[in-house]
Amino acid sequence: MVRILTVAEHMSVGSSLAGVPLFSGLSPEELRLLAAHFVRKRYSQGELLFSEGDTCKGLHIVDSGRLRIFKSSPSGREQVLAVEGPGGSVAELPVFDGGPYPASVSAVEDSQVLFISRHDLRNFCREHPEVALKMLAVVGARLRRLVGIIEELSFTTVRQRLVSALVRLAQTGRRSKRGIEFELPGTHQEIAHQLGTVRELVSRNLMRLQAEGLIHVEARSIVVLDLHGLTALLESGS
Amino acid sequence: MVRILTVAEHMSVGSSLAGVPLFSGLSPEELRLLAAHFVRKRYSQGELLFSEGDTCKGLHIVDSGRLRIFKSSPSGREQVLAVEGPGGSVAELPVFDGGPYPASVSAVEDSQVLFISRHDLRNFCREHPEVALKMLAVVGARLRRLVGIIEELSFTTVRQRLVSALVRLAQTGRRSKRGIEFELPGTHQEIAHQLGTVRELVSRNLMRLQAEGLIHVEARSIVVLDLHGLTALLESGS
DNA sequence: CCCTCGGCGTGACTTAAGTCGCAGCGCCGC
DNA sequence: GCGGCGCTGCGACTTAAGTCACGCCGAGGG
Repeated sequence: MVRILTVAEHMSVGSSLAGVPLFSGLSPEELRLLAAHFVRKRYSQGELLFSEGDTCKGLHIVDSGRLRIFKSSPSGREQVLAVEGPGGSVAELPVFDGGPYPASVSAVEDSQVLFISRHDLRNFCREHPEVALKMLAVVGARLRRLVGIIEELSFTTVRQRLVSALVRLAQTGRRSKRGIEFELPGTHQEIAHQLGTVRELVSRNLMRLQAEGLIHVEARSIVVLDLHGLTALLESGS
Repeated sequence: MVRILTVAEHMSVGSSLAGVPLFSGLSPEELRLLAAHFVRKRYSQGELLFSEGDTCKGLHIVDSGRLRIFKSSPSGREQVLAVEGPGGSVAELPVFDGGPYPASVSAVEDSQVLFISRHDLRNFCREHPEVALKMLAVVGARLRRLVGIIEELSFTTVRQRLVSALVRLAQTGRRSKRGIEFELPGTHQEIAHQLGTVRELVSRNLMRLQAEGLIHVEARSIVVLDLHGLTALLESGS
């Protein structure tokens, strides 16, 4: 899986990195220097990059595809902490504090990932202190999202979490004459993992929302018929 | 509440700061310099330091007493994210990223807190980059704890969370002929908030553990009769 | 002293959440 | 075409969680 990069690939790595929040603001020369330390890795759908508790080897940056960061319970349940698309990074924290990974990461779809070893990244940070600050910002954003997850888990029902996910998806959907259309970004099982629940509840709640005339479900494509009605469910305790 | 510090107080602030993870490793002179920027504040039990969503004014460090960081829901439920004792700091993150506080903070008991403004702290960090790195470590530790809370909330029952809290408390308890004794660190209500549940369930579960012969409850003092039995409940799904 | 009030124990009830089992369906490979 | 397999829908059921209402008690204040 680990390969030597060709010159052409180094250039493409550099341009990929340009879009990463962690390294935005670096000059083209700096990016080129940095890119030399990266290795491109490929993972196929469902493949595990590493498991919770493993010792941290380095930082991963998503080039294409999507990675999910998740915890899993002994009984097979999973809770997704974040899904990172292109430009997202994974494991910023353990790279820095040297501890083990706090969660596992796997590929949602076939993905290409840029990898840099802990050692190389730390050296680079020493010479470019701004990167360390960016790190703090990225970790901070993650912390805020985790607080959001905790809030949802302890204050809201599965139904509300599902609605809130639908509303979020609707924002990137396309409007048609019937309403706002979009595709579910995975199986019911995967959505259940993201909401911290089980498949059946996702299915049931989707059907229920359809019965209430708020959405229309057809396989994996959703049409939001009454966005206003949906958001109303979030405010009121129902 | 904000007061000018006397010279004697500055010295005591300096010695208080010496024990704070964020500033460990600074020389006595540096500490003295830093202490000059601090203001001592006092809060009485239950008092609110700030609310979720407020814009961040600066960093708080616990000198004496205990602070709780929590989220609260519109319906009055609360979820405690962390309780910080002496040496602990609060709001490291928003100081740095400039965003609003992600949660509220109040005093569990009468507390004394050392406060430094965002501005002064950032300046100090610029001159002492090690402090920024410490910051990353502290934020990192918080992130790991949040992941732990998420794990507990989505995988475990209230009963298990309570047991796990009891086991944790037992580690700092004293042993007697009957077992390990300690006091509950607050009312049932407060414990419920920390576990993300309601008063009644704490009460009931304590009684149930007593009925099962694992603990003995007498007002707020707990005697763990069978620590082994308790930890067994954590492993097996019951 | 009595009265209030906060904290606690408890029973009865409602409901969200999760489990189990099964059947239909579409897709892919053989 | 046919047999599997993954994804889905759904009914019946169990159980954890939360709500409501009450009564009790001990501490503290008028």
